[in-house]
Amino acid sequence: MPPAPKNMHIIDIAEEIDEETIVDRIFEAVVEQRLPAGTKLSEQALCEAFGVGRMRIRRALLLLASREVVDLHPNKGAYIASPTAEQAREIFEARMVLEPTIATIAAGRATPAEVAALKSHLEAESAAQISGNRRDAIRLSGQFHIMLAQMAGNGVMLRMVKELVTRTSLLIGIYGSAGVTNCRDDEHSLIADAFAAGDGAKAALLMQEHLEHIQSHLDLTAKSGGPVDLLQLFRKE
Amino acid sequence: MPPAPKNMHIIDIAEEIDEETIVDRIFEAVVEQRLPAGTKLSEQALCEAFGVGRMRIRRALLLLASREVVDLHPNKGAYIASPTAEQAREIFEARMVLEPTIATIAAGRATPAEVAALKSHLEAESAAQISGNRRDAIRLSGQFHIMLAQMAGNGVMLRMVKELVTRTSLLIGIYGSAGVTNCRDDEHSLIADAFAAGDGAKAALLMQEHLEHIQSHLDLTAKSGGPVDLLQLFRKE
DNA sequence: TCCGGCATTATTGTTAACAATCATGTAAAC
DNA sequence: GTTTACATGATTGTTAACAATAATGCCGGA
Repeated sequence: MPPAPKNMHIIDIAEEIDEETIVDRIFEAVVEQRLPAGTKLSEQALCEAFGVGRMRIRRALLLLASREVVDLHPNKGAYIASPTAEQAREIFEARMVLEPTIATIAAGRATPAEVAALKSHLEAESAAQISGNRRDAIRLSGQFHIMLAQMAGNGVMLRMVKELVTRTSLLIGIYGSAGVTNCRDDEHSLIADAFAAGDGAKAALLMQEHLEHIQSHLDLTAKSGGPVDLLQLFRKE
Repeated sequence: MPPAPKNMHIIDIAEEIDEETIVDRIFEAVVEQRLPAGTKLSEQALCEAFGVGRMRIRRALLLLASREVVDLHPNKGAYIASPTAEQAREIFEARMVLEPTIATIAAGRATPAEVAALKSHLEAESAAQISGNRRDAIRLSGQFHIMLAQMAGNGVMLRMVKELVTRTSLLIGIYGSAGVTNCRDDEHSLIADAFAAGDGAKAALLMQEHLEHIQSHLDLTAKSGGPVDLLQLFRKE
């Protein structure tokens, strides 16, 4: 084989990039709100961004669409999804069904190493929030929920939570108040305390309240579409 | 436009078939246990079965893999998934988190028309079971859970339940006792009664017990792979 | 008779060219 | 001056040919 691979692009070091990786990267970008709702994802742009062929990108977009993180408009392209108010309700309802129980399960299984990992995560989360590093703060905040799901030891529910957390980030971007990035991390701290104490019932209750707080900070009467509703905006009446 | 479309094949009446349709059809076939775990899904076979191009099939298989209903072995092909015992545990854990709450939500929202629909569904389910129509019985049995999720009015959780019900069918095929098709429909009747009475708490409790019963009828120590584990079977010891 | 290497075949994976659709800008007509 | 029609460009969707990998059967040799 020739010593130099075909793509000497900026990012990719040596290997061909997996489409799962592309999906994860876009999930991450959505969580960090670097890809706001309604953003067009042109195939060409993604091709050069990831240094892969069009087919790989196409498959990644299909996977993202199956998770409802992107909308696929036929012959028009792929856009970051803009969940409606009704979908917001469904997402939070699902989270409130899953995550309190997940917290309980995780609290009953956690090893000391995992408790320590969660604590150190909270420190990082707090540090990012204090230093005003919005991107890190928002990513770590979402990752808290994902860590709990990981510790619950259930791959099925972990996948669900990843999807719900990502879509929640879209919701905050659309319906969230301007100043508030998202939930304050002190609630995460309380949950982690109950978690460390092995108090599953308390962790569940706190998680429930936490999710209610996040939802209550959304104004679901606000704008729905990502890239401005021109039709509705410039109406006669 | 010309009066006769290009494909005058057996099944498709007039339209080009959607890949979502293909996914649904395969889901259905898995639920009915017409596609047992480990079955190879060759692209060519699926192409002529559905009368579509290879790309469409490929996309459908990718979607099925993202739902963990098929396994995609690189350069080897697509196979109906063979969930492990650990995955079985995760699937039932997830179902027991979701479905009791779903039953409660549905009981609080059900319209008289929906109650009637559920009753008539139960009759069909019972009829199929009495007449020994195994394929219908098994499909209607799974559909009962899906109907409840539909009535709960939450698209996110509906999608989750569809996936879990389908994978449960795989589990029953792998680990289930020979004679028992799956759960008896009388438990469904009890749930529907509580549902019709608007007793959400009771419906949740019955659903929980129902799922425990299904799980208890599995022998998770039994064979795991679908198409026989030749390597393990013909061991020296 | 049994085993290993080789060739053939079949199936999957990728690439590239082609077709179709949509968006945009220009010009002509009223 | 406004609007409609058309042409151009860009982007998506599809098809088909090609490459690569794995499976299978065959043959030669011990």
